[in-house]
Amino acid sequence: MMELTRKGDYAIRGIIYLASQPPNKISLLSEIATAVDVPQTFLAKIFQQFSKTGIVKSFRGTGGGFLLAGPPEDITLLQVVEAVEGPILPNRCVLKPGECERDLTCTVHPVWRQVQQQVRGLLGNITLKELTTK
Amino acid sequence: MMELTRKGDYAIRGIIYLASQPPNKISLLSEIATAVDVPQTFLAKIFQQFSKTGIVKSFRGTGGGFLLAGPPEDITLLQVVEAVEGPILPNRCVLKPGECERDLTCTVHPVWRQVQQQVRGLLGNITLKELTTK
DNA sequence: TGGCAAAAGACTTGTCAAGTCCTGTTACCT
DNA sequence: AGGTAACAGGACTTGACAAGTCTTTTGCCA
Ligand code: SF4
Ligand code: SF4
Repeated sequence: MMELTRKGDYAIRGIIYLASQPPNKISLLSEIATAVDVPQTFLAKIFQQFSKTGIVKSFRGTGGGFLLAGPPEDITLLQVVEAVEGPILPNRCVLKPGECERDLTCTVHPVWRQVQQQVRGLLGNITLKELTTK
Repeated sequence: MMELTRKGDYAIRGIIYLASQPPNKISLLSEIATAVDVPQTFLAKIFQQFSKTGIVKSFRGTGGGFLLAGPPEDITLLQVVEAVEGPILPNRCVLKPGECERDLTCTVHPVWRQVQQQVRGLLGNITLKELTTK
Protein backbone atom coordinates (compact mmCIF):
# COMPACT_ATOMS: atom_id res chain seq x y z
CA MET A 1 0.00 0.00 0.00
CA MET A 2 0.84 3.72 -0.14
CA GLU A 3 2.54 3.47 -3.49
CA LEU A 4 3.72 6.46 -5.41
CA THR A 5 2.52 6.34 -9.02
CA ARG A 6 4.76 6.40 -12.04
CA LYS A 7 3.70 9.94 -12.63
CA GLY A 8 5.06 10.93 -9.25
CA ASP A 9 8.30 9.12 -9.76
CA TYR A 10 8.78 10.56 -13.22
CA ALA A 11 8.01 14.02 -11.90
CA ILE A 12 10.77 13.75 -9.33
CA ARG A 13 13.26 12.43 -11.87
CA GLY A 14 12.45 15.24 -14.23
CA ILE A 15 12.69 18.08 -11.79
CA ILE A 16 15.91 16.77 -10.33
CA TYR A 17 17.37 16.88 -13.80
CA LEU A 18 16.35 20.51 -14.03
CA ALA A 19 17.80 21.22 -10.62
CA SER A 20 21.14 19.76 -11.57
CA GLN A 21 21.53 21.96 -14.63
CA PRO A 22 23.46 25.21 -14.43
CA PRO A 23 21.26 28.08 -13.21
CA ASN A 24 19.29 29.82 -15.96
CA LYS A 25 20.02 27.08 -18.44
CA ILE A 26 16.78 26.33 -20.24
CA SER A 27 16.17 22.65 -20.90
CA LEU A 28 14.09 21.19 -23.68
CA LEU A 29 11.40 18.70 -22.84
CA SER A 30 12.88 16.24 -25.32
CA GLU A 31 16.23 16.59 -23.63
CA ILE A 32 14.81 15.94 -20.15
CA ALA A 33 12.73 13.00 -21.30
CA THR A 34 15.72 11.31 -22.85
CA ALA A 35 17.94 11.98 -19.87
CA VAL A 36 15.59 10.59 -17.24
CA ASP A 37 14.12 7.87 -19.47
CA VAL A 38 10.45 8.82 -19.46
CA PRO A 39 8.04 8.91 -22.43
CA GLN A 40 8.15 12.48 -23.68
CA THR A 41 4.40 12.89 -24.15
CA PHE A 42 3.80 11.73 -20.61
CA LEU A 43 6.46 13.95 -19.16
CA ALA A 44 4.85 16.84 -21.02
CA LYS A 45 1.69 16.41 -18.97
CA ILE A 46 3.69 16.37 -15.78
CA PHE A 47 5.59 19.53 -16.58
CA GLN A 48 2.36 21.26 -17.52
CA GLN A 49 1.22 20.62 -13.96
CA PHE A 50 4.51 21.88 -12.62
CA SER A 51 4.11 24.98 -14.69
CA LYS A 52 0.59 25.59 -13.43
CA THR A 53 1.56 25.25 -9.79
CA GLY A 54 4.47 27.54 -10.47
CA ILE A 55 7.44 25.47 -9.43
CA VAL A 56 8.89 25.54 -12.94
CA LYS A 57 8.72 28.24 -15.56
CA SER A 58 8.07 27.43 -19.20
CA PHE A 59 8.89 29.27 -22.42
CA ARG A 60 7.43 28.59 -25.81
CA GLY A 61 8.78 28.93 -29.28
CA THR A 62 12.30 28.78 -30.54
CA GLY A 63 14.76 28.72 -27.68
CA GLY A 64 11.96 27.74 -25.31
CA GLY A 65 11.93 25.04 -22.68
CA PHE A 66 11.78 24.70 -18.93
CA LEU A 67 13.51 26.35 -16.04
CA LEU A 68 13.27 25.86 -12.30
CA ALA A 69 11.20 28.68 -10.82
CA GLY A 70 13.47 29.13 -7.83
CA PRO A 71 16.79 27.97 -6.44
CA PRO A 72 16.95 24.21 -5.82
CA GLU A 73 17.43 24.70 -2.10
CA ASP A 74 14.01 26.35 -1.89
CA ILE A 75 11.99 23.57 -3.50
CA THR A 76 11.11 20.59 -1.34
CA LEU A 77 10.26 17.07 -2.33
CA LEU A 78 6.90 17.58 -0.68
CA GLN A 79 6.07 20.41 -3.07
CA VAL A 80 7.04 18.31 -6.05
CA VAL A 81 5.04 15.29 -4.97
CA GLU A 82 1.95 17.23 -3.99
CA ALA A 83 2.06 19.18 -7.25
CA VAL A 84 1.43 16.06 -9.29
CA GLU A 85 -0.09 13.56 -6.85
CA GLY A 86 -2.28 15.82 -4.80
CA PRO A 87 -2.20 16.12 -1.02
CA ILE A 88 -0.84 13.33 1.14
CA LEU A 89 -3.85 11.59 2.63
CA PRO A 90 -3.31 8.27 4.38
CA ASN A 91 -7.09 8.02 4.72
CA ARG A 92 -9.94 10.03 3.33
CA CYS A 93 -11.10 11.14 6.77
CA VAL A 94 -7.95 13.23 7.14
CA LEU A 95 -8.98 15.68 4.44
CA LYS A 96 -11.87 17.35 6.19
CA PRO A 97 -14.33 16.49 8.95
CA GLY A 98 -17.49 14.84 7.72
CA GLU A 99 -15.88 12.64 5.08
CA CYS A 100 -16.57 9.73 7.38
CA GLU A 101 -19.46 9.94 9.79
CA ARG A 102 -17.49 8.02 12.39
CA ASP A 103 -14.61 10.45 12.65
CA LEU A 104 -15.76 12.02 15.88
CA THR A 105 -15.66 8.82 17.86
CA CYS A 106 -13.14 6.87 15.82
CA THR A 107 -9.97 5.99 17.69
CA VAL A 108 -8.01 5.34 14.50
CA HIS A 109 -8.66 8.74 13.02
CA PRO A 110 -5.86 10.47 14.99
CA VAL A 111 -3.41 7.84 13.84
CA TRP A 112 -3.83 8.79 10.21
CA ARG A 113 -3.36 12.42 11.06
CA GLN A 114 -0.13 11.50 12.71
CA VAL A 115 1.04 9.47 9.72
CA GLN A 116 0.24 12.37 7.45
CA GLN A 117 2.22 14.80 9.57
CA GLN A 118 5.23 12.52 9.79
CA VAL A 119 5.41 11.96 6.06
CA ARG A 120 4.84 15.59 5.22
CA GLY A 121 7.50 16.58 7.71
CA LEU A 122 9.96 14.19 6.24
CA LEU A 123 9.41 15.12 2.61
CA GLY A 124 9.18 18.79 3.43
CA ASN A 125 12.68 18.76 4.84
CA ILE A 126 14.33 17.49 1.71
CA THR A 127 15.17 20.01 -0.96
CA LEU A 128 16.13 19.48 -4.57
CA LYS A 129 19.58 20.76 -3.73
CA GLU A 130 20.18 17.70 -1.59
CA LEU A 131 18.99 15.41 -4.34
CA THR A 132 21.25 16.56 -7.13
CA THR A 133 24.17 14.24 -7.58
CA LYS A 134 27.39 15.97 -6.70
CA MET B 1 -1.74 10.14 -2.50
CA MET B 2 -0.98 7.22 -0.17
CA GLU B 3 -4.61 6.46 0.43
CA LEU B 4 -5.78 3.48 2.38
CA THR B 5 -8.47 1.55 0.52
CA ARG B 6 -11.95 0.83 1.82
CA LYS B 7 -10.89 -2.70 2.38
CA GLY B 8 -8.17 -1.56 4.73
CA ASP B 9 -10.44 0.76 6.61
CA TYR B 10 -13.15 -1.87 6.95
CA ALA B 11 -10.59 -4.37 8.11
CA ILE B 12 -9.52 -2.11 10.93
CA ARG B 13 -13.09 -1.37 11.95
CA GLY B 14 -13.91 -5.05 12.00
CA ILE B 15 -10.97 -6.21 14.01
CA ILE B 16 -11.38 -3.43 16.54
CA TYR B 17 -14.89 -4.66 17.10
CA LEU B 18 -13.51 -8.10 17.81
CA ALA B 19 -10.90 -6.67 20.13
CA SER B 20 -13.49 -4.82 22.16
CA GLN B 21 -15.55 -7.94 22.79
CA PRO B 22 -15.08 -9.92 26.01
CA PRO B 23 -12.23 -12.46 25.65
CA ASN B 24 -13.27 -15.78 24.12
CA LYS B 25 -16.59 -14.42 22.99
CA ILE B 26 -17.13 -15.67 19.46
CA SER B 27 -18.67 -13.11 17.11
CA LEU B 28 -20.72 -13.82 14.04
CA LEU B 29 -19.77 -12.22 10.77
CA SER B 30 -23.29 -10.86 10.44
CA GLU B 31 -23.00 -9.30 13.86
CA ILE B 32 -19.69 -7.61 13.09
CA ALA B 33 -20.85 -6.36 9.72
CA THR B 34 -23.88 -4.71 11.22
CA ALA B 35 -21.95 -3.19 14.08
CA VAL B 36 -19.23 -1.58 12.00
CA ASP B 37 -21.46 -0.81 9.02
CA VAL B 38 -19.74 -2.74 6.26
CA PRO B 39 -21.36 -4.96 3.59
CA GLN B 40 -21.29 -8.44 5.02
CA THR B 41 -20.13 -10.19 1.85
CA PHE B 42 -17.22 -7.81 1.55
CA LEU B 43 -16.27 -8.15 5.17
CA ALA B 44 -16.30 -11.90 4.67
CA LYS B 45 -13.44 -11.62 2.20
CA ILE B 46 -11.49 -9.48 4.59
CA PHE B 47 -11.89 -11.87 7.47
CA GLN B 48 -10.88 -14.76 5.26
CA GLN B 49 -7.58 -12.98 4.77
CA PHE B 50 -7.28 -12.36 8.49
CA SER B 51 -7.90 -16.01 9.08
CA LYS B 52 -5.25 -17.07 6.59
CA THR B 53 -2.60 -14.80 8.05
CA GLY B 54 -3.54 -16.09 11.48
CA ILE B 55 -4.47 -12.94 13.34
CA VAL B 56 -8.04 -14.14 13.86
CA LYS B 57 -9.36 -17.65 14.36
CA SER B 58 -12.50 -18.87 12.64
CA PHE B 59 -15.01 -21.59 13.44
CA ARG B 60 -17.56 -23.02 11.10
CA GLY B 61 -20.99 -24.44 11.63
CA THR B 62 -23.43 -23.85 14.42
CA GLY B 63 -21.92 -21.71 17.16
CA GLY B 64 -19.18 -20.69 14.79
CA GLY B 65 -17.78 -17.25 14.11
CA PHE B 66 -14.60 -15.29 14.66
CA LEU B 67 -12.25 -14.78 17.55
CA LEU B 68 -9.09 -12.74 17.95
CA ALA B 69 -6.08 -15.06 17.73
CA GLY B 70 -4.23 -13.32 20.55
CA PRO B 71 -4.70 -10.68 23.22
CA PRO B 72 -5.47 -7.22 21.81
CA GLU B 73 -2.29 -5.77 23.24
CA ASP B 74 -0.25 -8.13 21.06
CA ILE B 75 -1.75 -7.19 17.71
CA THR B 76 -0.53 -4.01 16.06
CA LEU B 77 -2.20 -1.81 13.53
CA LEU B 78 0.69 -2.57 11.21
CA GLN B 79 -0.13 -6.27 11.25
CA VAL B 80 -3.76 -5.57 10.49
CA VAL B 81 -3.03 -3.21 7.64
CA GLU B 82 -0.36 -5.36 6.06
CA ALA B 83 -2.58 -8.42 6.32
CA VAL B 84 -5.11 -6.97 3.92
CA GLU B 85 -3.24 -4.28 2.01
CA GLY B 86 0.12 -5.91 1.56
CA PRO B 87 3.43 -4.42 2.65
CA ILE B 88 3.87 -0.69 3.03
CA LEU B 89 5.78 0.46 -0.04
CA PRO B 90 6.03 4.20 -0.68
CA ASN B 91 7.70 3.34 -3.97
CA ARG B 92 8.26 0.11 -5.84
CA CYS B 93 12.02 0.37 -5.56
CA VAL B 94 11.78 -0.18 -1.82
CA LEU B 95 10.65 -3.78 -2.17
CA LYS B 96 13.80 -5.30 -3.50
CA PRO B 97 16.88 -4.16 -5.41
CA GLY B 98 16.50 -4.37 -9.16
CA GLU B 99 12.91 -3.21 -9.37
CA CYS B 100 14.24 0.03 -10.77
CA GLU B 101 17.50 0.00 -12.66
CA ARG B 102 18.35 3.43 -11.26
CA ASP B 103 18.23 2.46 -7.60
CA LEU B 104 21.99 2.25 -7.19
CA THR B 105 22.63 5.83 -8.15
CA CYS B 106 19.27 7.36 -7.31
CA THR B 107 19.38 9.96 -4.57
CA VAL B 108 15.66 9.69 -3.86
CA HIS B 109 15.72 5.99 -3.21
CA PRO B 110 16.88 6.34 0.44
CA VAL B 111 14.09 8.82 1.09
CA TRP B 112 11.43 6.25 0.37
CA ARG B 113 13.14 3.75 2.62
CA GLN B 114 13.02 6.33 5.36
CA VAL B 115 9.34 7.02 4.78
CA GLN B 116 8.61 3.32 4.90
CA GLN B 117 10.44 2.90 8.18
CA GLN B 118 8.74 5.87 9.78
CA VAL B 119 5.28 4.71 8.87
CA ARG B 120 5.95 1.12 9.84
CA GLY B 121 7.36 2.27 13.13
CA LEU B 122 4.36 4.40 13.85
CA LEU B 123 1.75 1.80 13.01
CA GLY B 124 3.74 -0.96 14.64
CA ASN B 125 3.60 0.82 17.97
CA ILE B 126 -0.15 0.98 18.12
CA THR B 127 -1.96 -2.07 19.41
CA LEU B 128 -5.62 -2.97 19.21
CA LYS B 129 -5.82 -2.55 22.95
CA GLU B 130 -5.19 1.15 22.56
CA LEU B 131 -7.83 1.44 19.90
CA THR B 132 -10.75 -0.07 21.75
CA THR B 133 -13.04 2.59 23.12
CA LYS B 134 -12.93 2.58 26.87
C1' DT C 1 -28.11 -36.10 8.28
C1' DG C 2 -30.01 -31.41 8.19
C1' DG C 3 -29.05 -26.99 8.74
C1' DC C 4 -25.76 -23.34 10.21
C1' DA C 5 -21.83 -20.60 9.26
C1' DA C 6 -17.46 -19.70 7.10
C1' DA C 7 -14.45 -20.59 2.61
C1' DA C 8 -13.79 -20.23 -2.09
C1' DG C 9 -14.39 -18.83 -6.63
C1' DA C 10 -16.58 -16.56 -10.50
C1' DC C 11 -18.52 -12.49 -11.94
C1' DT C 12 -19.72 -7.27 -12.31
C1' DT C 13 -19.10 -2.33 -12.47
C1' DG C 14 -16.67 1.74 -12.21
C1' DT C 15 -12.63 4.30 -11.57
C1' DC C 16 -8.03 5.43 -12.34
C1' DA C 17 -3.17 4.77 -13.93
C1' DA C 18 -0.33 5.20 -17.79
C1' DG C 19 0.05 6.40 -21.76
C1' DT C 20 -0.88 8.07 -27.02
C1' DC C 21 -2.41 11.29 -30.49
C1' DC C 22 -4.04 15.42 -32.42
C1' DT C 23 -4.86 20.10 -32.54
C1' DG C 24 -4.05 24.68 -30.74
C1' DT C 25 -1.16 28.65 -29.10
C1' DT C 26 2.75 31.32 -28.53
C1' DA C 27 7.24 33.08 -29.66
C1' DC C 28 11.13 33.65 -32.35
C1' DC C 29 13.53 34.35 -36.85
C1' DT C 30 14.15 35.66 -41.49
C1' DA D 1 4.00 38.03 -42.87
C1' DG D 2 5.14 33.20 -42.90
C1' DG D 3 7.35 29.31 -41.22
C1' DT D 4 9.07 26.75 -37.76
C1' DA D 5 10.15 25.57 -32.90
C1' DA D 6 8.50 24.55 -28.75
C1' DC D 7 4.90 24.08 -24.95
C1' DA D 8 -0.54 23.71 -23.83
C1' DG D 9 -4.74 21.32 -23.92
C1' DG D 10 -8.10 18.01 -25.02
C1' DA D 11 -9.83 13.56 -26.45
C1' DC D 12 -8.96 8.95 -26.56
C1' DT D 13 -7.19 3.98 -25.36
C1' DT D 14 -5.86 0.04 -22.65
C1' DG D 15 -5.34 -2.51 -18.67
C1' DA D 16 -5.37 -3.04 -13.84
C1' DC D 17 -7.48 -2.85 -9.72
C1' DA D 18 -11.10 -1.29 -6.16
C1' DA D 19 -15.37 -2.47 -4.33
C1' DG D 20 -18.54 -5.21 -4.29
C1' DT D 21 -22.21 -9.31 -5.43
C1' DC D 22 -23.63 -14.12 -6.24
C1' DT D 23 -23.27 -18.93 -6.07
C1' DT D 24 -21.34 -23.14 -4.62
C1' DT D 25 -18.62 -25.88 -1.52
C1' DT D 26 -16.77 -27.39 2.78
C1' DG D 27 -16.77 -28.21 7.54
C1' DC D 28 -19.10 -28.59 12.10
C1' DC D 29 -22.61 -29.67 15.55
C1' DA D 30 -26.83 -31.45 17.33
S1 SF4 E 1 -13.57 4.76 10.40
FE1 SF4 E 1 -12.12 6.13 11.44
S2 SF4 E 1 -10.19 5.87 10.31
FE2 SF4 E 1 -11.81 5.01 9.02
S3 SF4 E 1 -12.39 6.72 7.67
FE3 SF4 E 1 -13.80 6.79 9.42
S4 SF4 E 1 -12.81 8.19 10.89
FE4 SF4 E 1 -11.24 7.62 9.39
S1 SF4 F 1 14.08 6.50 -9.83
FE1 SF4 F 1 14.86 6.31 -7.74
S2 SF4 F 1 13.06 6.64 -6.42
FE2 SF4 F 1 12.28 6.24 -8.50
S3 SF4 F 1 11.90 4.01 -8.50
FE3 SF4 F 1 13.98 4.31 -9.31
S4 SF4 F 1 15.32 4.11 -7.50
FE4 SF4 F 1 13.24 4.43 -6.74
